[in-house]
Amino acid sequence: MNTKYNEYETPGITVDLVLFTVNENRLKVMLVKRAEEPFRNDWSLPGGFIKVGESLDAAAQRVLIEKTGVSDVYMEQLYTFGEPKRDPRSRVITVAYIALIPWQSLPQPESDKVTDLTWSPVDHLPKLAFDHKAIVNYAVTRLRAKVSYSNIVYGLMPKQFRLSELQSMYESIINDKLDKRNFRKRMLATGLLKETGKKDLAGAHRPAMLYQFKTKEIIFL
Amino acid sequence: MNTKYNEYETPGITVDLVLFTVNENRLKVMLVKRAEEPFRNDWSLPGGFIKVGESLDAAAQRVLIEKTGVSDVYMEQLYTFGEPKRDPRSRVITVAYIALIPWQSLPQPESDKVTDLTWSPVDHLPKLAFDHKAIVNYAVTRLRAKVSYSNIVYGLMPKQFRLSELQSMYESIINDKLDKRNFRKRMLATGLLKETGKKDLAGAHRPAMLYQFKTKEIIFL
DNA sequence: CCAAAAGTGTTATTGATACACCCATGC
DNA sequence: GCATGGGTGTATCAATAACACTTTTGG
Repeated sequence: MNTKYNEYETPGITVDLVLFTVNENRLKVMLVKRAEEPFRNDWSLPGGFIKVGESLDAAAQRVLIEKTGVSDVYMEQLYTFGEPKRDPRSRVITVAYIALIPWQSLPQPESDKVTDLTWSPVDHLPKLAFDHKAIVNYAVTRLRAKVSYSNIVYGLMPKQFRLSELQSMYESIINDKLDKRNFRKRMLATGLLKETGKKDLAGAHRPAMLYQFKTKEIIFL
Repeated sequence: MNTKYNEYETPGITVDLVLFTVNENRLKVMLVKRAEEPFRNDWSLPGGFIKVGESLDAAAQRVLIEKTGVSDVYMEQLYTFGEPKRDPRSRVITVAYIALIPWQSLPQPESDKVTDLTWSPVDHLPKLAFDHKAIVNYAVTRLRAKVSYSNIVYGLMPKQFRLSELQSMYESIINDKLDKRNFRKRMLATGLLKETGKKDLAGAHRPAMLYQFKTKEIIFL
């Protein structure tokens, strides 16, 4: 208790990203295959050590761009994980972030030979390195909660969309069915949507009105 | 971009505590006077560096005990603050925690000559060291939000209490008045309270039934 | 004209709010 | 007997949930 030597340590600090998208009506997270020990060849969350003079948010932003080529997505700090043994080599504390990206915004969805990157449905995760499974589960819980009391789905939708697509987005995230009429009523009542005037002629049937969000802001309802 | 030297750094990691109590119908946070530079003689949040092999939660717990002598209070991680310049000396990242303690549980409320520790109303903070004012404000926002959708006040109440005391607790935190009949109806409807059968004879008037919480668990309503 | 998704209202239930008087006790 | 906080019920309003048919288009 009196010795000061080695009493404190300066752990490594990383940021890890739980990057969500929705595709094929399933909520998915991005995973990368580890090229090095420990957990070589296991899947893990994209992440990295923070750099000199770099804020945590900036580090998360950098990792995002490195792995996806995309910036300007919704991102928020999730939680900081710091169990002493979470990295078997040395003490590493990680600040986890949630990020949301519309599937349409991703460059080349799952292109030909890229096997060190995948999108896994959150309810069927493979074995993950470190404590990353716990991190993903915590993130999923937070996202599902937040969907129900905010307009956070904004981060997952393309610029313009049909109301049925918006409903499908909610359903994919919470993994449950919603009533169409009540859903539309509720969404339009928020006042956060506006009609674009355009109609989506892509479907083979009656064209749907396209909507967009009035604001990027995340609002608590 | 190719040089690896000094590209990464290993910042210091601290935990800081936003320790809340309610006293004289005001929500207050604990502050300690800094004995050393930087910000010598300014008020700051209680905190400290994490030790070798110590988890973040354990470090927060330790700081709590060091400063108050009390353990076993409600505590949760708040947010991690890591702006590069938040400590003028060197890079220090801090993991902030919220903790709640009933005023009655504190040893010697504001005893004679202790001038390096104080409880400040959250709406009248003195100048604080580092970014601690921002941390407190963030914590207050979170606490006020959480009070309205959970039974988190549990952490601030004594074992037994009158419903009027519980109401007063809510009012002190959110800084607003509540309707007595609706408040009682709502609280009893949660099913989280039970009568103790005892009556509080302390007041000079009609004695009140004493209640207690059925569970320590924090529940989302 | 058929298949498929778009679009649209009403009713019932539940939860939230507003509001005022009598009760039990100590002094 | 009076001052003080303890204790109680009802009516209104708002939000939510349940529920089924018609419309528009492409093929």
